[in-house]
Amino acid sequence: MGSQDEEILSPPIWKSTAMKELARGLDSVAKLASLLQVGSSERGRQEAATAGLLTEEIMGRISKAMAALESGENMGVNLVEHPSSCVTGNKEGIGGKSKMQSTRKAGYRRRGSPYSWTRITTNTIDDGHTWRKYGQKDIFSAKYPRSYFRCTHKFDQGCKASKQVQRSEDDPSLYVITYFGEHTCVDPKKATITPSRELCIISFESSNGENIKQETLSSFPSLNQESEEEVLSKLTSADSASDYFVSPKVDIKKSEQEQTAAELGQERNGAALALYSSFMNYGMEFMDYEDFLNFDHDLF
DNA sequence: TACATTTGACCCGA
DNA sequence: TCGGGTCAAATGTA
Repeated sequence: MGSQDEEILSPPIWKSTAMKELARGLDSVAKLASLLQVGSSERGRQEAATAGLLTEEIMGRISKAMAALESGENMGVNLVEHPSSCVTGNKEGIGGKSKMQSTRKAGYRRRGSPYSWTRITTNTIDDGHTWRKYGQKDIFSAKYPRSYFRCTHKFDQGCKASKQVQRSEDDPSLYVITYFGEHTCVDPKKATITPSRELCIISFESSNGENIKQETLSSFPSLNQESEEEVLSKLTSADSASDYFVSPKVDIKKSEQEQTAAELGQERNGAALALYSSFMNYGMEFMDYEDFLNFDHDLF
């Protein structure tokens, strides 16, 4: 009740200012990332990959800073447990009411500010999880609608992970994907797939071609990815997915016809960067890139 | 038949 | 009051 409480509850001005600046920074880095994805020469591609890694890291850190500011938490990976969050995952008897009415009130609570992070891609690459779309909204002052996804296992396993996908206004070929929460689910379909295997798939697809890609398709629960991409392709209906496998920071041509050994090495490096990027995106910032290379040495 | 998507309504926080 | 996030019936698809 006292002024102290109010001070705690109402965000100070500096916080909103900081948030604005961070948001601008994030936007600028996103634009920079899109520019860096164009690399024609080998050298250019390698430099773009390195620069992309940096932009990805910057974006990740800005996102974390924003999340920390928002939640008042420290910079660690803290999944904020909202008192009511469990209620949404425990809907009162599905189909137990005729129309949406007041009973919904008890089971609904807007998400506050859980730990979140953003990734920007040119298409919606499979992130290894299965998602179900539960909504789409036209956002005020935004050119493109925002799609809402939750983990397929929200109800059967209580997984709280969700994500929002929105097409970038500046560059419609880019998707801004914001992840919320952490996957606590275990997908039986991919229970045997280890992270290194996922990464392997990325690496192989980028450097070789069809065969490996098929392996990818057989390994992943592709049906959800396909549907998700279809959904996203319909967001504005115009753009078609690129013919490239594009990691958040590295643009790698899928069918490179002539590859020298050096080129192959660079491609692997690019794939390693993409892989590392994935680790970053999943909140595994504890690992440096060098450590990561050592860790996954046999892959590259 | 089971599961995913669409879409309009509902609800909450700012 | 408004904008954004979520719900859930209707609909689509395999």
